[in-house]
Amino acid sequence: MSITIATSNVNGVRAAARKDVGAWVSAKLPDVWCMQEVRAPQSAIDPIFDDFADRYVKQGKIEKPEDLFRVNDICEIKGRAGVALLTTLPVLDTRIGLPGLSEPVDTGRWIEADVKTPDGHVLTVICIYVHSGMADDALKMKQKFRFLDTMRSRLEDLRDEAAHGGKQAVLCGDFNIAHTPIDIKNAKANVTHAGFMPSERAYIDTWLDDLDYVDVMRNLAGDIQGPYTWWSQRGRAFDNNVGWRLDYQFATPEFAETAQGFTVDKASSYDTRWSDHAALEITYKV
Amino acid sequence: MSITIATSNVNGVRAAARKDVGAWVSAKLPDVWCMQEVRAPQSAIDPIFDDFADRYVKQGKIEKPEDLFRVNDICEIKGRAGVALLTTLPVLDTRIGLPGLSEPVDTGRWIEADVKTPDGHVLTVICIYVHSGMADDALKMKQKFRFLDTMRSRLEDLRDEAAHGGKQAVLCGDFNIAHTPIDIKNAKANVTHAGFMPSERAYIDTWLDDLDYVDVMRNLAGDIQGPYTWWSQRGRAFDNNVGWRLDYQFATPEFAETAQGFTVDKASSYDTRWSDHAALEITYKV
DNA sequence: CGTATAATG
DNA sequence: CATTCTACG
Repeated sequence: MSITIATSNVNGVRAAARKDVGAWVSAKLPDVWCMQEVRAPQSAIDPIFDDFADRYVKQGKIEKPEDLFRVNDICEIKGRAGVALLTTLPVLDTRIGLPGLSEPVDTGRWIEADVKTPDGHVLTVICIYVHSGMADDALKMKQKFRFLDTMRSRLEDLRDEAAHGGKQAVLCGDFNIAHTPIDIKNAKANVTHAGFMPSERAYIDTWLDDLDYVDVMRNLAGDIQGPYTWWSQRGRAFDNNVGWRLDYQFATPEFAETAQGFTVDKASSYDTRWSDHAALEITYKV
Repeated sequence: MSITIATSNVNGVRAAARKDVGAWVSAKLPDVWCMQEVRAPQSAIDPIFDDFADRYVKQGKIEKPEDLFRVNDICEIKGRAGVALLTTLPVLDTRIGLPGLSEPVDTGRWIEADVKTPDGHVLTVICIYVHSGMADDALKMKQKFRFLDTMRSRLEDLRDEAAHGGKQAVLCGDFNIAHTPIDIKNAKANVTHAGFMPSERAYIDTWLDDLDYVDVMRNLAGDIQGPYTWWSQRGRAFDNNVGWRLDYQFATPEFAETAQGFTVDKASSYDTRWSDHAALEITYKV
């Protein structure tokens, strides 16, 4: 059996809905879908997710709308951030928020769900939206680094649990950091820009080198340039593929081993581009 | 000879341009056009007015774009108010601002232009945008009444000059007051709403009764219900003709005498509705 | 450049 | 309910 886990920054789920993200849903029907930048109140989210569930039913993926489990975390600052996790898998537990942070600016950025995979194992899926940061805004960079620092201890705990025969984990989301020069079109020009500063890139190094997480897509693709998952809306960045890889799935080693293949959905986003990010879908054998 | 003077609240000249106000311009080519709620900086206004001038040339109304005289008054509060006056007639003088008021909230609401009519007389055309007001906002109502109070002395001066054989005057604009029950669909329900409160309506009474201005359109149309010049964007107000008459041309008696006919352009605004107000065009024999 | 909110009308 | 502005990304 295999499952597909998708992660996508939707850049406003209402705007995405207007741009027919529904067609993408009907085509992909991911078993787990982690969504970032929902940027909507619950009253706007509910009918949109209802539509998504209807599509799962219509395509025969589930029997009834309630079989699509939904959980979302709304940012306390209206119109900002916001994450959601939708899954057709049985959900054993959910946890909202990054432990250790509770300020408004840190809300709407972290959901954990323990799901049961077809082979009977429990997998912790985490939907993450890291602060974007701005190089010339000290407060924003401080918030980003504090978030990344706080993440560290949670990732350690998850790693420890996985290493000792417990739940495996997969971290899905928009981390707002391009890891290495192959993860960004114009590395040299961007070393001083938020998202590619050495101090930020070092966090991903530690996740991989110290905590043994695997950058699943990179492992599958090898050391090629790209693929990117985000293109600025300014100028012709998308058309010229002037992109960044900001969206990842980092998995504990045992789960990472089961990865079969991936899609970075630039093609589908070409047809009806419903976000400035492309979705990253990875299929796992479970 | 006759000239047509048009007044229209464009509700954002950029939005109006997107909705093809240009087609209306090409069809109407008013000799004088008073515009309210331009709501744009000069850099945005210029290319749009360039396009208008090109249309006057293309239709053979003028020889070269510069023959369309333009003057505009931008509100000091960005994106608010803003009035403009365009004319193919020779302009002898322009005066910006309502004398006696200079606070930011009172800017972008008053332009006077002395134009030479084909018969050789000088006519003062004033483009006016009165504060909208809000019944439950004391400050906004105070600003509206202060503006109306200040208008009074300027209107007196103009009246005196016209009465003593000097320049005639015509006041064109959005006065944000419906005068009498025939100027509003639902009079009873609106006596407590800004725009139809007795205290506001009394100002128009004094202009007509004490200062001898003529409500030119009403004089031509007689005591019929309507026509209205503004419909709320909420609900089906426009389709159900639940409107208000807020846009007027008030003229000194001698000039008012020359009025030949009028159009309240609800029909044209039906085709491609480019504002929540309809244009009021009046033809004068001069 | 595009998605949001907030103020205004 | 549409048009702006500002904040954010």
